[in-house]
Amino acid sequence: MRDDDTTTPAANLTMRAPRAGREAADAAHKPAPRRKAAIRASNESHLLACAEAVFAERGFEGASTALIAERAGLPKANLHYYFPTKLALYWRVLDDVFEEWNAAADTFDASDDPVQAIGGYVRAKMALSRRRPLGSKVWANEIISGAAHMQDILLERVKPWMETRVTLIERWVEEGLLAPVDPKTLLFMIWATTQHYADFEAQIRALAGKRALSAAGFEASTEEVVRMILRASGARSPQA
Amino acid sequence: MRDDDTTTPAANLTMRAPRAGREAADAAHKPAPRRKAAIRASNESHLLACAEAVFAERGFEGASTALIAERAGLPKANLHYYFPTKLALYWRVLDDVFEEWNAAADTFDASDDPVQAIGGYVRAKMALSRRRPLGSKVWANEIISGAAHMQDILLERVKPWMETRVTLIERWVEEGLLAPVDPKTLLFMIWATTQHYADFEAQIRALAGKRALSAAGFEASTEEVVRMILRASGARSPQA
DNA sequence: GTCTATAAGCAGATAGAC
DNA sequence: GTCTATCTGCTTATAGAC
Repeated sequence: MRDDDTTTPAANLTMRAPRAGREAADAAHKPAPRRKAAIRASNESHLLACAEAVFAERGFEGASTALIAERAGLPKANLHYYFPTKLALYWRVLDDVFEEWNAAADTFDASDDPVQAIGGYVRAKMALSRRRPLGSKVWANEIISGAAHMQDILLERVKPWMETRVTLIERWVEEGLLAPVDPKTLLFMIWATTQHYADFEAQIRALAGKRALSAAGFEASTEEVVRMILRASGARSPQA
Repeated sequence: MRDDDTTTPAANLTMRAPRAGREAADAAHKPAPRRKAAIRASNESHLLACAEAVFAERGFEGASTALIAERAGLPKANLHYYFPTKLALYWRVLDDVFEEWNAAADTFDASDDPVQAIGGYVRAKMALSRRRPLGSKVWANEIISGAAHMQDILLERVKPWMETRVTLIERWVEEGLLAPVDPKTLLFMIWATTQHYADFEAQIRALAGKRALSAAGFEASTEEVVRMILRASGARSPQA
């Protein structure tokens, strides 16, 4: 998923011949360890990308391993060779999505200036909604369904992150750099608004037209969201 | 769903005797038309309520008519007697949810004062998220999945509503009653933030605790969301 | 209007040849 | 590492007795 995504694994099927001639006879069945690892990595990441799309479209229960395998151009049995159960595959997708969320979350601490920190975080979240809307949809689906498979991530990783950011926002409020906002409400508004551009893509397309989701339209929306969030939080830069 | 919701249909099973004695013999199989209509209304609304919960939890593809019927305490065949297909049942649920959205949307026009109009609309949407989170989740699931079953509602009903509201917001901007906001971005932010309290209930519960979703906690969040949206839009009341 | 039984097909997962 | 065939159980929907 991270280093590969849209290429089909068809290439693998015609590239099994090893580099060394003496292994050519049984090469199709016993690829060198190096190549085996490469095939595994390629198929796994491709299956993960296809799974992300299917889970986004149909949710965990609605997704079928047959459809995921079909989109990946592989027999269903191969999917079960790489991922023993549908749930294991789903977990990998969720974990992958979380890692990117985590990277975007770092931008919150990029500055001591709330205008820079909050503005930068909103831009990072909007960029993520643009670049990987399917991942956001899988996350949303999981939460809507009750988040049964994400309690660990929420409690052990997201909650601690949120609590330190709550403290930071409270300090900014005390320093007069923010309006007296409730920190959690502010964070929820940021998440809700930025993820709306990924999760509700279909609604935005129907209501605002394709242009709104073009590169230029999205960039304009991003800056407008940044302005509105900054006004909502009453952020101002500290005096140098 | 509208006039009935949480009562089980068990009452029906023991109340089939008609009021008139002369019909007592075959009453169980041939209830009077009046009673038949009442039974139909009761079972339909109860099935709709259970369907809303299951579609919210598992999406359209993931939901099964067997589970919906089981929750309603009815044999699966009865569900198909009232709703010929799973899709027909789903449409009824979506339409029902839309009708309540529509009612909340009216509050936007309750005043010519943007502070009152926007604040009232946000409060109405928050109240809807609180009162009927499952409906909001079904809507969200449908949009995330591509909104294939909601193009009509979106294009013929939501879009026209939005366009008149965009005009209204633009007028307020011209009159200096709002900051120079992009109207659609403002509406998306309102929808995203208020619906977040329904759709992402499980995440809020995990991150902010049960107290945040108590009656008092929700009321406090509502007023904080109203304040933040009003600041984001730069709304001020017209001079009398 | 209710409900048992069943049809016809799809689900997740596995066996075992290659 | 690949893939066909298959097991078991669940899916939507219907038939037909009551």
